[in-house]
Amino acid sequence: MLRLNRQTDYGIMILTCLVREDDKAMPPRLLSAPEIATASGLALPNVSKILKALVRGGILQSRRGVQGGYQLSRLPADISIQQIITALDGPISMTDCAGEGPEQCDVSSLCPMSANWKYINDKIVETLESITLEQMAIPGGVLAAANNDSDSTRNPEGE
Amino acid sequence: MLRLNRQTDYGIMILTCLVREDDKAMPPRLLSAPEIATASGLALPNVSKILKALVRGGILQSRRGVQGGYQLSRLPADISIQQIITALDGPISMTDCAGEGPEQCDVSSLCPMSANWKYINDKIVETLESITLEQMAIPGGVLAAANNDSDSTRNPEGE
DNA sequence: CAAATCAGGACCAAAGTGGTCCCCTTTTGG
DNA sequence: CCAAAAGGGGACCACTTTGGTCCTGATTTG
Ligand code: FES
Ligand code: FES
Repeated sequence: MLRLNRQTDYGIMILTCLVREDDKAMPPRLLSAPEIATASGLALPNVSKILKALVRGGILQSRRGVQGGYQLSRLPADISIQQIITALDGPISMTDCAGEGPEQCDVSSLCPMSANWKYINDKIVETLESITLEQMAIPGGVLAAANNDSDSTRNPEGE
Repeated sequence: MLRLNRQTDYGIMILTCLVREDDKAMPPRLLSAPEIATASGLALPNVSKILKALVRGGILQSRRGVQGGYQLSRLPADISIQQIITALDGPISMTDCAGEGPEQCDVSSLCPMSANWKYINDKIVETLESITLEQMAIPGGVLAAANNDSDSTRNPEGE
């Protein structure tokens, strides 16, 4: 179904929660994992696992110890959905032959699709790179952005 | 990794083989599953399973009995990658909340992402809808088409 | 030093995927 | 009319992946 895994779905949901909390408390403070679990309505162990992965991916900053917690490492407008997906689900790679390195599939000499797969993969990465966490946190935020640029979206008559 | 399953990968490879075979034999004839398995280098049982799914998805036509086999049900230019993926991997749906029907996730009232997910999902479907099997069967076929439309490739300096 | 809090990873149950095989129906042709 | 050639549908199982929990250790505060 070309579905991204549930951790990633949860992760984006958690991050939109953080954006809203940040908006509330103007001096941005650290939120602990239990606080975030409560705010998002998810179980603590799972939230904790996701938060750690987001730190490793550079999306969040953390501080240990008493009064420690998590906060966004950049502005929501500077975090793309693609970066979040990469942090929680690994790099986007539709097929073996679409990956970055020379890890082509075994029949790459016979079949002419490798370059095409890479192109398709790039297009999808571009799409996900163009969506920011800030937009994602607003209902219809992406659609609002698309209205300024609606010419490039649909081509009803085809190329 | 946002990877589509291997059956789908194989399926597209098989279809590109069929396109090339069709080009060779101008009176387009039916190819049997064993012939296709040989041409693609895959195991017969697996190829057979994939071919059946492609028939169900309307991509291929089949005829039973002696001298039976498979052929494309439309021109390669009229078959999109999206249709093939849907036939072999089900409808594209990045998250629960991105699906078509009212099958929203349980927290859809709390979280504002549903409309945004649907938008992102649509963008990806559009991308995959715009790639044809004909392009896919040519090395660099998609890139050649993109050259006529190169304004859409943004971020030249990126990556 | 004790409490709070994150870091890393082990662990297991559940679900999904990949691949093979079997039995049935349809079609051709002797 | 029957045998052989082909596809149709699905069962089946081994393997992998995912989802979720928990434990132990490191760091910070006071
Ligand atoms: S299937 Fe990998 S290069 Fe063609
Ligand atoms: S996570 Fe499903 S609507 Fe928000």
